[in-house]
Amino acid sequence: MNIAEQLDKINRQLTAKGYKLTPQREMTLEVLLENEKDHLSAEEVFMLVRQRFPEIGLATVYRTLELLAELSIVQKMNFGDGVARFDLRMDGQAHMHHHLICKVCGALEEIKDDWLTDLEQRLAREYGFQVTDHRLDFTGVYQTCRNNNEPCKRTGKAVS
Amino acid sequence: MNIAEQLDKINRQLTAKGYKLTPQREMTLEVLLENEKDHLSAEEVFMLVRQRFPEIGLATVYRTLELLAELSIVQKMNFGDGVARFDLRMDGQAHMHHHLICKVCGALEEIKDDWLTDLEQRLAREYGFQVTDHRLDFTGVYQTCRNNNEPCKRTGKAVS
DNA sequence: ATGTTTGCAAATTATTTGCAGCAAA
DNA sequence: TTTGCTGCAAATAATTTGCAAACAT
Repeated sequence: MNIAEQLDKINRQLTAKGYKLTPQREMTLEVLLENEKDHLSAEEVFMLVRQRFPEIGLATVYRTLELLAELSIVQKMNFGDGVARFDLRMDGQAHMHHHLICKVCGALEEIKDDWLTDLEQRLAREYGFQVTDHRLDFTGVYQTCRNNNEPCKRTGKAVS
Repeated sequence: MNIAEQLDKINRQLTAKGYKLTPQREMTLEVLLENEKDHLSAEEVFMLVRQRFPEIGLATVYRTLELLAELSIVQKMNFGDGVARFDLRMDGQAHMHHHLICKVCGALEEIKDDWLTDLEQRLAREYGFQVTDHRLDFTGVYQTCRNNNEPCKRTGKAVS
């Protein structure tokens, strides 16, 4: 599914709920679609959208992201660095992908497999809890990073 | 292990790194120990500590929590409500407990089992990634809550 | 003496809100 | 012509920082 098609689909989702796909919203979605791999903060989205739509206001980006999160079109996340990050969530996936966060190089890799179906069934059985979503992040170190044992380029933090 | 013993242990951890267990830090730790089940925000910790040590400043609580997180004595977490929450992490557990977050009643249940050892071995093998920590939260609904289908008492949010 | 820790107040950062104008149904 | 959507500026909320005083080693 290419970007135009995806936009079209989202447009239908919006209209179905009585919202409009304004130029601002469209540009925001384009940025999200083009950077599907990253986990952009509102500020980052803002700066990227601005490049193609300079009149846009930061508040609009926030409002758009909030709306999209409300409709489960994007996923709002928190990695503990004090900024909310946003991720497209295509084909109404019930589940998030997982993350590997390397303490050395700061890399944030995504794992698309869903490893938790068994656990979720167990939760339903043993805890009477019906899972609708989950979040699974691993912190650690890549072997390759452990070798060249230097502090992280981004944060400057030492390997712990 | 009772509270006095735990404090003692933490005291040794602090001294080992050249930090002191000041009265403020001790009171903060007591509050954390007594509320091990909750996930308190800095503000909540502050208000509880204040009851027994009224002179304490909010900044001190923040600094203490940050220090304790640095030393892996507490775990700093984010559940997406815009506040950082803190949890004691006894016996240097390598791993966090997991969470069940009910969308109806807002309950936040802890699951102490570690269900991810298999996955972590797989990550080491297949991705060359050595896990040091992880985070696993499930969002969903308790069966019992689904029945009385009312919005959440805390947040007022409707069941989705 | 030296360096740590504290309380307070001020600063910073991320996010939200009030409001007047504009645009679309 | 009502309602939604926007940009701007101001407000809020959480957290951090500067600083001088108190404390501990």
